[in-house]
Amino acid sequence: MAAMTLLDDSTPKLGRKRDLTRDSEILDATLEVLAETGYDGMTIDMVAARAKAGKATVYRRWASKGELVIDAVACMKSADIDFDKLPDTGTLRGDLVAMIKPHSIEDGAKKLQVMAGLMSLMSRQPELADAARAAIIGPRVKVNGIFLRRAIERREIPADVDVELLSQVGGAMATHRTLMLGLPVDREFVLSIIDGMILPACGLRGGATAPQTKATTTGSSASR
Amino acid sequence: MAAMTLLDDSTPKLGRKRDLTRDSEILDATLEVLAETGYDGMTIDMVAARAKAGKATVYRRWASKGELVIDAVACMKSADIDFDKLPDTGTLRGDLVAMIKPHSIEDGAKKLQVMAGLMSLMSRQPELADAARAAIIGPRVKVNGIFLRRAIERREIPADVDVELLSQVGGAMATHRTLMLGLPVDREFVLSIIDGMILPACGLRGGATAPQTKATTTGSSASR
DNA sequence: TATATACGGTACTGTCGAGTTTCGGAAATG
DNA sequence: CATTTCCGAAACTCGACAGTACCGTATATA
Repeated sequence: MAAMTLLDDSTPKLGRKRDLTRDSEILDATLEVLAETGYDGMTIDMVAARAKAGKATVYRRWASKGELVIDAVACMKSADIDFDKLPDTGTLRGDLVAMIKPHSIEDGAKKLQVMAGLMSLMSRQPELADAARAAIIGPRVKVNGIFLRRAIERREIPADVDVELLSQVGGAMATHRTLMLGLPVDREFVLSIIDGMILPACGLRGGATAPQTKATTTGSSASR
Repeated sequence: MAAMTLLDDSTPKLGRKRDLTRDSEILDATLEVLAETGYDGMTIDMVAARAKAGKATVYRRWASKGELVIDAVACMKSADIDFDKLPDTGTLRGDLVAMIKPHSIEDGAKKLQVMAGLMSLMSRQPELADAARAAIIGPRVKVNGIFLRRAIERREIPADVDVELLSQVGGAMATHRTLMLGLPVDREFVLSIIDGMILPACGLRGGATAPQTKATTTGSSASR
């Protein structure tokens, strides 16, 4: 569960106090190094250097490399989606398109890099896998589920669509493109997912309800 | 590029000959250990022990751990799809369903585990990423593309469907389910992809052409 | 049979990184 | 001012692993 910054009640007085601002700086540095080198490539010295901190300062706050990483991953979820201000445009396509923001795309790319660096470890550390899921893919799936259920309620799409599946396909395709194909996820790609997969699968095709974008730009499959 | 089992023309005679059958045994052992422990967790001693070989025997054939792994990944593609005997049932759904075989599912699961173990390295080693793509995801995408184009030719589905995208969605969802959600990919799941995503996205819904399976069994998304 | 190479196994070397300790100095308390 | 705890930095211990060398044995050529 990672105790993090609980104050010890033993001798809570006397002496210099911990600079709590260093905690988040170290966690951010951890995520950066993690995205760049992966879990095994990451050393505590790298993290400390990136955060301009001493190694002892890191170990004073986290007992081991593993706990530091779990905390860092768990603290990723913050700067993402505001569930109180979700778009509500009246159409499924409108809602989905409204979620495409440069910041989201950029943020998602970095999170996927972190994910890639943890992938092999996640198979053997369920709590790490849980933290990564909760921080990275969970919120996205939740939002898409909300949009789809809304569209069903207003009878824009049939009630028998597989909401569970369709909520995940966007994230799955983006992950696939980034990690497997090594290609960037840009606005055009996300639009092609919406217009070439999600809306058609809901029975919405081209024309008025879902103005089709012309190019698919899935990225040529390179005959290789 | 990995020279593999080229015979050195320097002194090709004299002395005991190499047992060429050990090559594939070592490569198989490499893949097993790779799937179980990931690249960094894997040691040459583990591979040698698994293959009942000496460490020197491994290093006599591959110059380094990295080259061994690249060769092992490149040799994965063999036991998969026979492009000369693809099903041709007359319907898109028939073709897709005919590709679901217990062996394929099991084989795919292992390949994805190998992929997971290499993920962080693939970001920094393009040739490894290429080998993995060619061996694991390439063939699947190719097959789906063939089925979709066939269905277009026989006018079962509209010509403007995004073949590129739809060819990838099956693999992307399976990867997502295995690596991100940690859930098994079984026959039911693959059917739900076909009937809940691919066919609807092609404009084929329920009834005669695509008998809908009742349960979606996407695996509850755990409210977490 | 003599020579040369492959084999499995084991011992060795060298490097690298996790985690610990130490040090001079800075901030907080009394 | 004395004490305590923090800080960054650097030195240190220790175990693990890549890669090499060597052993006794097996198998090939001449």
